[in-house]
Amino acid sequence: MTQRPPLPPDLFDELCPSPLLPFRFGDKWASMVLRCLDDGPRRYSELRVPLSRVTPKALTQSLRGLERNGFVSRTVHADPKLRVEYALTPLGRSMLEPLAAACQWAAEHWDELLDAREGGISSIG
Amino acid sequence: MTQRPPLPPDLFDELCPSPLLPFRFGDKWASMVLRCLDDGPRRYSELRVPLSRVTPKALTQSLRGLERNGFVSRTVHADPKLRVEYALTPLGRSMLEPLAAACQWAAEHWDELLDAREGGISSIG
DNA sequence: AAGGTCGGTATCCAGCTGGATACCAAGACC
DNA sequence: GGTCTTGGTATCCAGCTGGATACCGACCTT
Repeated sequence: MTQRPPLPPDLFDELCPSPLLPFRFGDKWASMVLRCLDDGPRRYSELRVPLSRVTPKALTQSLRGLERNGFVSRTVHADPKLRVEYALTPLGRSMLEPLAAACQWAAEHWDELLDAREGGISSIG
Repeated sequence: MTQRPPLPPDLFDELCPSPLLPFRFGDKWASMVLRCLDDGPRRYSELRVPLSRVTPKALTQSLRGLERNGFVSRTVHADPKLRVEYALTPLGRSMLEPLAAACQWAAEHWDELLDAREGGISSIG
């Protein structure tokens, strides 16, 4: 049932524009978390893999924030053993559309973005 | 030639979702600044009117950031007297589309957003 | 000469963000 | 009994954000 491909080993390795976008959704890592949940629920330890540079505290904070705002649900299964799953809510899923639009815009204007901020990589300022 | 309507007296008076959005573009005030520049160039003192709750320092910071990232241009006219105009660049203008998409999404899901964050109005967490 | 407008700067400071490090209890495994 | 995994929490701290307040020179009007 968990035949889904595992998450990539490190999201930062790919050309992942989200940390460089002039946009921001939620806190620093929220958009990357959403991206990880795109194809189904994931466990905390699964999320830690692609987000290895995010400390557990920061990841927990981000997930709590997303939960508080209704984008993500957190369910605890005690079936055979403890298992905590995070999943997108319908609201969270609907949010992916404008987020994708923003990412596409960024991809289209990537060169201009890099030119403008002459060398200085700063995500939000 | 300056027959454009003046900016509204206070952007915070309208139902302006941007400070409540779970998104953020640039720094705290950037998206509201962009909105003010939508229909043409504006002077610093013009911008101060609708953004009266933004201190001059913060407004300058926001404009400098937008300029640094290529979204806004700053031109000094010394014609008859000193005049500084801020205008959207093509890049900045193109950015309005995904921003508008995000705002429309927020408008459509406004109730859910308010329900989720049970009472707590926090723009980004 | 006095005051207003324009376009900001200077200084200070509280509070939040986010990183590092360490630690923890419950259950599974050896 | 010891260790591993899971899903976190506790504590500390540096640095950034953004707000308040005051001030500034150049120019224009009266």
